[in-house]
Amino acid sequence: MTFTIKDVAKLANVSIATVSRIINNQTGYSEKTKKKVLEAIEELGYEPNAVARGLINKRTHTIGVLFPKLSSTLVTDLLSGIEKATHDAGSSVIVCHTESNGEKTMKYLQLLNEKRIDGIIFTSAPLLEEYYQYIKKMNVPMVLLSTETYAHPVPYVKVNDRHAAYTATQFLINKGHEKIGMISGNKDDIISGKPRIDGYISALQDHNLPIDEKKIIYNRGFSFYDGMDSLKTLLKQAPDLTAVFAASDELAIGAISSAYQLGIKVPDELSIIGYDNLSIAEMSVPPLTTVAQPLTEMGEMAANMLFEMLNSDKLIESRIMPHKIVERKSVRDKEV
Amino acid sequence: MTFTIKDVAKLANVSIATVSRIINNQTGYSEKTKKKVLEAIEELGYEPNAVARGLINKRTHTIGVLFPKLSSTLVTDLLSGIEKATHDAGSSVIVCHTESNGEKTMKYLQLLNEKRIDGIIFTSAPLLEEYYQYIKKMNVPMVLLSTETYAHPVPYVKVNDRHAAYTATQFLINKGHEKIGMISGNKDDIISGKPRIDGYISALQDHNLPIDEKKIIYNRGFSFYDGMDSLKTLLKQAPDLTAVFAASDELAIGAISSAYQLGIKVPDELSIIGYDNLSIAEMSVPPLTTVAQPLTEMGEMAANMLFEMLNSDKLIESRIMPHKIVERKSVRDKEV
DNA sequence: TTGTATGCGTTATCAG
DNA sequence: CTGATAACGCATACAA
Repeated sequence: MTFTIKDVAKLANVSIATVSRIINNQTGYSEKTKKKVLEAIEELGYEPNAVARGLINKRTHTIGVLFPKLSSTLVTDLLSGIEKATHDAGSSVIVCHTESNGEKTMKYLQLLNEKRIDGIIFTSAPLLEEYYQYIKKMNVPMVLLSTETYAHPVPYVKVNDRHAAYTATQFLINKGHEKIGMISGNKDDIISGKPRIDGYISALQDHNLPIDEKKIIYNRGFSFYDGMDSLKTLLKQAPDLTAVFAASDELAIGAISSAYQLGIKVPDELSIIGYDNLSIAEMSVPPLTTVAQPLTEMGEMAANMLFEMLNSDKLIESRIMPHKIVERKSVRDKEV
Repeated sequence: MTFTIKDVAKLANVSIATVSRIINNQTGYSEKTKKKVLEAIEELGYEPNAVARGLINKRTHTIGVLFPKLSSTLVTDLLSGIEKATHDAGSSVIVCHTESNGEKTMKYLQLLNEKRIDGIIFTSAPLLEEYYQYIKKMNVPMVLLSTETYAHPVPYVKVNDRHAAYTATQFLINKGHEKIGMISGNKDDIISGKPRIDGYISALQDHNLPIDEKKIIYNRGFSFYDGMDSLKTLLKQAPDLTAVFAASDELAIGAISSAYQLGIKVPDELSIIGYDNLSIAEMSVPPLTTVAQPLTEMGEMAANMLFEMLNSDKLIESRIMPHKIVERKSVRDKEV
């Protein structure tokens, strides 16, 4: 049995209006009736119906989060932060797994629209024009997480990929390395592919080190297996490398596995630095030195920004989150 | 601007009742009016309000999923399966991160109740009496995932932990190992702690191998760091071990890291088998042999069971999912 | 085949 | 301080 405000009103001998006032702690009732009503609520175990509330308030206290993939700790860390901030703000999160599929994404957006969610966090994927237009029509705030768009004024939170890649490469250079390769993601990926390559190249240039196409491997994605394959071909093309910057931790760990198979000692013969600082980074052998994104904080930040927009509906600034090197054991000084 | 059924009705020159009938493709209207209405819907870009529907139909097409932690690929794999099946069934999932905290869990349950979700999947944690009672009062179906309860008739989906642990241990035995240690989780954990220990012991007994308390390490949890520490003390207590069964992949990989630090070669000097088959298992060096749980399928199964209960509301049977050994490189024959 | 009217559980606007 | 009552957007019983 589930009770309504009516049942409470009847039991407390007041009108539903009064009950409503008390539930929403507004003004306009005596302490005495308040007590009476509260007791009735307690006795019945009444809990308000958020669906009815949503209908009238036009606020469902639910947000939608779109992920291109779910099975990666990168995503979970983001989700974890989003969920925390969202729950702290008294809302819930609906997860949507788009698989980077346009049709699926549109279906999800439609679903979210029908559910009248309050806002959207769009993560780790390019915001296609089609998506943007649809969300604009939905008329709910949106923030981009771990991605950004140049085409429209949508606030985002991410690290500066170019800068972070620069930092990683520079770290290697500062350790005395000069022959530094890169295992990159997809260079056609404007968000996280190209910028990291650019950062790597910039760092090399700024330190008067030569750029050599043979020292860069381009992959489709950022996966472990890409990393395994990449190291092999990389070393074939440029056998004298002493260090490698991998554009993701998975790529880096794939490279480490490959190195192990090839009998190359990390970091003694080859230094490897990753990107992300996922939980797997500390679990690898040797533990992976990497440039960390504050993923959980990023998730929290994105959610908080969304709620800010929801409550004030003014424009909001994007956030470039700080990255930092987490030094573990996969990089060492180049002996001189 | 967001339109309602009223706007559609007006534009199509029919009553809202007719529009409603057409949207829900019921009978009782001419092809001609149907066309008219559909055109109006198209023109306005009308999309039904699921909140209003939820209020009247008493079905929100939303389910709640409770996780004790979010940041682990174990959880993501489960979630991934749940999300898929749920979306295929036309519903959405709200994720709740309880942190194994009783108070938080109750808060989440209350939230889910207020939101009038259709059902609950409760994962990877003991179902406390308090939770059960509350959910029972909520009067929505629930299924347990990767956990179970003896106290109440709640359907669950999980592997048989005891059996799976037995299989893992037996695998080691069949490879010729006789001195086999175990790095276990929490022995007070009735769901995944104790049963795996029991399975290990059973396998030893059935093969006439001695049980030795010194060969078992008990941990608080199943984490990487627990695994690192455990291997060290384990080898101190029982230096002649040739193989170890770890009760989770994280424990196993922690053990591998430890072995590496100690200069012990895996699998040449020590074989290690894990439990779960997370994505990290294939990424370790050497790749981890482990007993696999079909996590994604388990998630799908749980969701499907929930929808079955929702649609027929008869009792449903629990499922013991099959486990299997995934042989990689961390276990080898004991040389004779 | 179609339309009117009522209710789902709230909130909010009125009077009183 | 309190209570009717009209929305919110939709589904449906009942009339027509």
